[in-house]
Amino acid sequence: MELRHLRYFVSVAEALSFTQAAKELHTAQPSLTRQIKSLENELGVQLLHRTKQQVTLTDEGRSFLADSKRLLAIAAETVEAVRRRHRGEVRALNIGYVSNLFYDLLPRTLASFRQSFPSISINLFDMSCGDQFRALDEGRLDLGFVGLHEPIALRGFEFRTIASYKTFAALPKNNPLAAKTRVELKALAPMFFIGMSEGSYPGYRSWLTRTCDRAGVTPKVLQDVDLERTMIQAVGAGLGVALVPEQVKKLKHENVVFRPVTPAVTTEACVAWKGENPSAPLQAYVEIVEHVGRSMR
Amino acid sequence: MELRHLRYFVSVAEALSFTQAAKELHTAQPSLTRQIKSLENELGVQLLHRTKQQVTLTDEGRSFLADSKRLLAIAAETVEAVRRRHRGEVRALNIGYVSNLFYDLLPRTLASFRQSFPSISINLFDMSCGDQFRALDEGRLDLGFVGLHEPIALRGFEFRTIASYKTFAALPKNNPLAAKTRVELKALAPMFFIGMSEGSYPGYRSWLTRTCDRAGVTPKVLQDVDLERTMIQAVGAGLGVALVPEQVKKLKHENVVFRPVTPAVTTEACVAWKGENPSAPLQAYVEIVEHVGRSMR
DNA sequence: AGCACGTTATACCTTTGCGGTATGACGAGA
DNA sequence: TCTCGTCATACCGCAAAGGTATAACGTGCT
Repeated sequence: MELRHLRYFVSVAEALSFTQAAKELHTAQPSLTRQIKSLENELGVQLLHRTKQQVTLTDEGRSFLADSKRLLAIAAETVEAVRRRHRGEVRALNIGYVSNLFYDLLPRTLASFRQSFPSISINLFDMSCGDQFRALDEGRLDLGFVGLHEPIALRGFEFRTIASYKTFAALPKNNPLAAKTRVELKALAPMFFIGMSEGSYPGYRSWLTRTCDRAGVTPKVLQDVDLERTMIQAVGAGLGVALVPEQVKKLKHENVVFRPVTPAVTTEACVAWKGENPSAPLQAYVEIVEHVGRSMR
Repeated sequence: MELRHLRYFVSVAEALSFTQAAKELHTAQPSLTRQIKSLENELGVQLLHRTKQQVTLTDEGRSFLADSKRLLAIAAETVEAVRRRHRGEVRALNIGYVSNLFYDLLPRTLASFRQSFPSISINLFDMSCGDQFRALDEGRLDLGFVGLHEPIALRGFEFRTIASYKTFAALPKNNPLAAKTRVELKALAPMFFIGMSEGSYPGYRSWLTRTCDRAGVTPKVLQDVDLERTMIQAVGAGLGVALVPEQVKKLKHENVVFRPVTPAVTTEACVAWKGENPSAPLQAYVEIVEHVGRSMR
């Protein structure tokens, strides 16, 4: 089956006439007859009822018509998209973010950007860091709020540090350390840690190791999870402790408390984009993000 | 551009080798070279970087690859769907409903159906009556909860009456009639009515006219709206009054009161499906709906 | 450096199959 | 019954896809 078959079928099905459709397509009627017949043959399904006098859609034909039109529309959109991308045109910025980490910073940047570029819309996608990396690579995202910069550099993306957050320890309420107002990193040494999986949050593990190393602690990671909320739930269930940036405090859980750690650890958060061909709006947006990030400290 | 081009491109892009891809596709390498070149030509975009030794994707190529795979997947799904439909196989029932009208009846039917047909899943689609008619016609829905039976019969669908609801008048709070516990239809004669548009709720207008006729009233329809909620908001804004089935009472609004009308009017609600080729599960589900509808009175 | 082996590109031939023309078969309406 | 319009069939020409042979070029091994 080729797109040509679909184009022909749509024409015939909408005109309900081979002759009519042939005129519209600037082709000859017998050709249409043959192509549609071969399409039906390949599908093993009759799409049209033909009498000598008129053509009507079968039940299957009607649903296939709808699907075909959709498919052709997507095909056209795909072609247009790759051409636009080639021309470097940007009429929308696709931006990925981790809702639980950037809920505070993101909204402030949007209004500011809209003022400068009112004609360019921003599409937001809530996805994990790992998904964002893949989407950036495939061109489905123009910019990602992806946290730690180590995995970014590793993949050859451009990036900029936009903010740094205090790091907190998430502890089960019944943990002895929860009684204190601050937690010494060293004191966490005997505990088990909950980590984020490499698939969804690349670099978390190595960041955790490095952070603990500075306090001379080697973290024992009990379990990896995919979502921030799952992490907090795991902590709440008493499975272990976790080190998280302060935004995660928003994810309240009855059995989890958050305590600042000593020595204080700050986590840097970055935005990342593809190096090649950075568009002016993207560049401007990054500036805005950086500026807003600074003004929040 | 044909699907063939996309199939070839995907193979080459994933193998990152023309020779390799040619083997997988059981074709000759020069043919691939030519086809891909003609694709790039038509798009006006270079998709691959070729050196004598290796092939790599360009930036545009990467995003086009993702789009192509998606497109091919949709094409395959389209073909499979029409074949399944031809064989009369049903592995899922697609059911449309108007959330504001059938929130009470629908959930009860689902559990019962699941018991009888555990292997058949039900996909629910919240859509207006008008959209449901179109979807039924195109085969995107198997069954629709579409209310009034007059527009159904008009379109040649099969249908069954499943319930009848009392009709209420929706009035602005400051309307003098709102003070009474019941409203005479005749008393509504001087007021303006809010109606549902033909596009989203076919038949509402003629139902309204017929209903009022019986009380010797000719409704003056001020405005048509698309959604139940919009209707209530319009009433709340003092634009007019409306006749609605009792479920709509759930859509509370601070400035709107609902009063039963005299003489009492009942509205019949129907499900509709396409006559041809009714599947056993569909038939069974309709029975269930009818049964549940009866037991609710 | 030179050779073997791999890659993609080019040239040329074969063959498929798409489109075009002519015409047949058939039904509707005058 | 005749005309007109419709879709189907038969046949032809040709564009274009596929196949074979080989060139052009890089890489890596000796």
